[in-house]
Amino acid sequence: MKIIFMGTPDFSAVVLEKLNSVYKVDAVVTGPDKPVGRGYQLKASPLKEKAIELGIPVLQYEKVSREGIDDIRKLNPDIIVTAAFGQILSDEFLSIPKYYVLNVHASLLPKLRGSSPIQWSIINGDKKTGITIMKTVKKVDAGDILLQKETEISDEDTAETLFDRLAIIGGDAIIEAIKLVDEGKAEFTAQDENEATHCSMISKQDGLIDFSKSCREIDCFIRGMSPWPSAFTVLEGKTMKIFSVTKINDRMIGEPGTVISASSKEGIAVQAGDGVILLNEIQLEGSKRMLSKVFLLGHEIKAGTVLK
RNA sequence: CGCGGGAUGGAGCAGCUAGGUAGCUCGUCGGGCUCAUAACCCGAAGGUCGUUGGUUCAAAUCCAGCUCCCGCAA
Repeated sequence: MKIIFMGTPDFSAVVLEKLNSVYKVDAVVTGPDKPVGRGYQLKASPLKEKAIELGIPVLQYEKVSREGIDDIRKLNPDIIVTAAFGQILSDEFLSIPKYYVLNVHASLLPKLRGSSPIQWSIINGDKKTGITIMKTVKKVDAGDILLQKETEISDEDTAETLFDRLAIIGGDAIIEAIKLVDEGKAEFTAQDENEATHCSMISKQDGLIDFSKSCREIDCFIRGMSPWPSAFTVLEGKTMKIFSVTKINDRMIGEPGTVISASSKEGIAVQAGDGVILLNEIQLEGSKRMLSKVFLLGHEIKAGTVLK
């Protein structure tokens, strides 16, 4: 089995490591190093770093369907695996491997096609999600399904914990999938287009909290955005990230977003759409992440202050 | 050289603009009050003010370099 693996973020790096421990991966394809972080330091994708660590050759293309076709074809792959790759593949590219181009997608398709399925499954308050292995086709995440694995979403799950779990499940799933292909037992099922839902890519500015929503919705939103890009509000002109909240009662005392009370014994309590929530972990710009009651040891917030 | 904030007892902060006694909230330890307490009262310990050098009679404070942390942006 000659396998080529394509991806970019941490999720794909974890899947690669798992897969490589069973089926040797012959080459890894990822995007070019990009200037990121303070000072615009050129940085390799997490997948590239993992590939180097595992001693797997790395190929990098801005658009692999345009620049990489000849290179990939020369490698003569049996299967190409994509996992959070982020580039759209042409029909010509998709026809390269002997068997299939398989995608590892972090949702139970046809639900949550698109870019940030893990975050959205939590934000939507879903009870379960999972991994789907399907054919990679031109239409985003619409290919025929080979297999799926489910996992429950708990009320404590954040995008981070779910990411970790799904990456491992994704690794197991792709191993299983390749085994099926290897043994000639792969059977694909078409997706029900009527059931399909899409989710958009999440960016930093999407993290602004709407306090008029219910406590449950806000809680799901915050957990789904944690730790990246992270939910936030604005306190006296400064960005304040919020990492976790707890509902404390059903009372309606002020307008949504109003600080009901703030003491170093309890923490910061804020009015939401259907009750009051206590802010647990917060982080003001320029400062560290800490419990809101610890924050109050050195900062004063008056009751009645409105967040954004 | 992308923009900006920060580093002060165990924790979170003030003090720096106009150099000269180390401050606040909390925690810790001891004592008191109390049936009791995370509550209240009294007292104590604990800091080379990130690091290096410079200016000065004198630097947490002014100047320069370095290290680390963080927000934006990407």
